[in-house]
Amino acid sequence: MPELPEVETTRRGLAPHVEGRRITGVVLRRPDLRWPIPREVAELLPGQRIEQVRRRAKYLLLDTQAGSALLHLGMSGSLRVLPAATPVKAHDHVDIELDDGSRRVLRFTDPRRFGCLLWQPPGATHELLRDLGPEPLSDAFGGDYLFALSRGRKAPVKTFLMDQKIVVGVGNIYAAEALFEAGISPLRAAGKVSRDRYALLAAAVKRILAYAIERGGTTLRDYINPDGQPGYFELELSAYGRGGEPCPRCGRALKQAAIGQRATVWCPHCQK
DNA sequence: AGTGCCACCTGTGGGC
DNA sequence: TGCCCACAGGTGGCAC
Repeated sequence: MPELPEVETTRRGLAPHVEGRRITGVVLRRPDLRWPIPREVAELLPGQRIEQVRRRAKYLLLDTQAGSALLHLGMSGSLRVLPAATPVKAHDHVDIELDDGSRRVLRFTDPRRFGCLLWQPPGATHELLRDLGPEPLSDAFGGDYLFALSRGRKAPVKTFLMDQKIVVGVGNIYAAEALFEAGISPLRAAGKVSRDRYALLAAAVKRILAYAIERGGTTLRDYINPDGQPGYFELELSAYGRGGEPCPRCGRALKQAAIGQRATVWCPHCQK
């Protein structure tokens, strides 16, 4: 899936095509995503105008006066704006039809169905958004913040960094990249990383996420942005997916192992 | 409270 | 060519 840069790239690609448009209909072909799509989506969205497309963590929100559609792309989800006549393919679960004079639809596709489409009433905050940590690119996130929250934690720093209650948006790819850049072993207990090194890690997270957004996200297998274009960050990944290859810094073999059930790549020589 | 592990589901790529 | 297995960008929920 999409980590934060891919979701943000999706948001940016979508916004100009859907903001200000009125929804003329909602087609639910396969409502059994991670959770059932609630009835409000089909009952309240038609007739509404999409005022704004927002992102919080890896969630997207389509705001209307009646409430907000809350989307998560899971591991394999994508959103695209297409001509209404575009043939429907397998795993095209939802169409949100737009009246913009050119008959287009916002189509939600998700082969694995780990994603979701939920509903947030006006003024409410959905339960799933309630306990999320700060946005990594905001001033609320930084080295001192990580240092403070990590004291006493025995879990590996990589697991800690990927915990959305600590900070949102950092998934398996960017956690590996940020730890590589900061020179921190992903296996190190979160509570044993110094304040100075957390400053390096936070800076690496910010730099890498911002750069990945700028480059249109990372493409692995099937990620595409709403315009149907792949991201371009993959060729620039230093660690993720490069187990056994030479470390870009020291040339020794990168190691690969599972940490918290997720494949992790790092350089045992450069990352301590 | 923190941690580790499983589950959800489909597609793909590698090894045989 | 075909079969089988391992693995994939996430994260809620559970047992300890």
